[in-house]
Amino acid sequence: MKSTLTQLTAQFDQAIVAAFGPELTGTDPMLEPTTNPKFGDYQANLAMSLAKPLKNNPRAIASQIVEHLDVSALCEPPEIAGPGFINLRLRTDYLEQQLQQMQADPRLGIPPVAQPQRVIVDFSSPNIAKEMHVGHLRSTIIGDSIARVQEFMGHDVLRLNHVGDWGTQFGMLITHLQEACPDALEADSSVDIGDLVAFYKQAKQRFDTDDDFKTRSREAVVALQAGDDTATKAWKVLCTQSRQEFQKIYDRLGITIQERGESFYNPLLADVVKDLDTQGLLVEDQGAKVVFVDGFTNKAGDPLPLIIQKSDGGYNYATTDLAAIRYRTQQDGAQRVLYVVDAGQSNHFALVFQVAAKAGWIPDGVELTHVPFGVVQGEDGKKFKTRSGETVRLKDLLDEAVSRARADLERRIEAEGRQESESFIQTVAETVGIDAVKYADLSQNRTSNYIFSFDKMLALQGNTAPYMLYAYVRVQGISRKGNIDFDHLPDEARIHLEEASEFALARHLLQLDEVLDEVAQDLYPNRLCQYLFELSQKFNQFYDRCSVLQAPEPQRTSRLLLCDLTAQTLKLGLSLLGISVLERM
RNA sequence: GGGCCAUUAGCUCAGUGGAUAGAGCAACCGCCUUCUAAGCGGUCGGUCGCUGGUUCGAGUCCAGCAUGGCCCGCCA
Repeated sequence: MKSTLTQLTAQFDQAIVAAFGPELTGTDPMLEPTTNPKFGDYQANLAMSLAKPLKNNPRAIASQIVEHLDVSALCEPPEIAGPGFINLRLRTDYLEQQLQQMQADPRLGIPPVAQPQRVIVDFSSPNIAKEMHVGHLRSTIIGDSIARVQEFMGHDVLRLNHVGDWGTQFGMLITHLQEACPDALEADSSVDIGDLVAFYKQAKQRFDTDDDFKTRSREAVVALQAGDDTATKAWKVLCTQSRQEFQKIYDRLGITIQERGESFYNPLLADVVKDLDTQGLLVEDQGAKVVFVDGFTNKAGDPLPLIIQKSDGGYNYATTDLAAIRYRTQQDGAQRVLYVVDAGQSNHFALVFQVAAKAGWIPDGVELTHVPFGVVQGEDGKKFKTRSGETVRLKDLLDEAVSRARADLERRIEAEGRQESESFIQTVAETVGIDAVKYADLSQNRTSNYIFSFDKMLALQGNTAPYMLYAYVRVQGISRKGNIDFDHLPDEARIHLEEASEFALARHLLQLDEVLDEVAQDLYPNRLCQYLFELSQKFNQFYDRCSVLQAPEPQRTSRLLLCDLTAQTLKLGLSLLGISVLERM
């Protein structure tokens, strides 16, 4: 299915050339959805911008364009309005025919991209031996959604979990494990070392208070880096246990991701340093090997370096990130690498990308993008914490969302005098709770800080997951009541638009392709949320004004098609946000 | 001291250089013999932080200022 915007753009290009000559080939017609439905469906704003170069008034330019513009297959005759807007209204038969094509297509009329790219989405990235907490929420949810959109567009997506599985903190963890839990290191042991957070805290406390322990920990780091068997075994035990805990969260959130932690790049780090050195970029500064980059200064106003190798010879995360860039572009063949990491690391990525560019490690056409997001804050506007001031564990956060969703559901079941099974309540509460957490996060512009509120995300009204799930459930209610099988509607079924609310719904449905293009390019899932919320609103208005099952034929079938297309669009759109729907709630 | 981000209705937030700046929540008023009212309609609510500039046109771009958040050498 050819998108409406593509077709219109092509027609405008021809008209512009016909009116003003071939030197204007490829001029952007500045087509966009109208700001107000009374202006039609699309407006072209280019006449105003051509006024100066063409030395003519915008309305005259607009009328010259319109004279040469042939959009009669799609639109009513164009109208010129205001200072020189060209307003286009799609023809009813065109709308109907487009909707029909969408409804019959599992991809809803959106073809995969012609040239798929290898896209890496780097997201989530918790630390081994620490539990996933609220700080991992946004990267995990936003990253998953971005990956889903790229996948749907037809790109070849590699989802990478750059877990923190290396570094100096492993010294104390290994030492503590060896001493507190030696059984775990037996040959085929699968001893559960219990609460990893408590374990981490114990190790940290000993490290801070016991000098002998500190010394043994430093030795353990050296042993681990040297590939010592015992240290390696201990490290693996810690990684395995953490991985199992992470997986529980990912399973619950419906997220797939491939682990490729920092340790993966260890063998490649020396080469990074060597290459930078060979190229003359490496400078020794206060005992460390660093690269100075342009445009960054520290507190004292001195040039800010990127530390590649510490004075003790160890590597740090900048080195790992550089090695990852090389591996991802060379071995993985990535053309686009998206780092879904909090905005606090903007500086770091700017430095790393600049060094990679200087070193010639970013091939032509390869795009490295930091996709930043703001911090999660409590309703007081401060950093989101528990009442006792602890970091909120992701598991607890999800549990609370689900239990609140369950309480709401039980209240309503009681109030409505319904009888529902425990398994129904369980499933609905889990889905609504998880969906609400995801949607609340995704529906906001990711770059701003995010004020976390259970009450708001679980609200039954407004721009929330429950509101949208309910719109979907309403369609399913129609099919249940009317015994409708949406997969087997008669071939001769046709969409005929009559009521204003049908037109509004129809026009909105046809904008799906434009929204997805935009989200795939600009990586703002909140635009998709906005689209789906508006779709739900328009569906509810239609539902309110137009009866479906009681309508006479052929109106009844036409409306059934509209309902089905709405449900399919909601389901697809929500799935690209990582949100699952319910048949009943 | 420097850098990045933010500042839009009482609150939480959308807003792609275009026409009269929008939602949701809260408040108030209506609508269930009809496909789930978890819905729909309506009312109220604005110096788009401030001052300049660019532009035919600025919430949007630029500069300065104010306020807030985050970051700034060997943690990641």
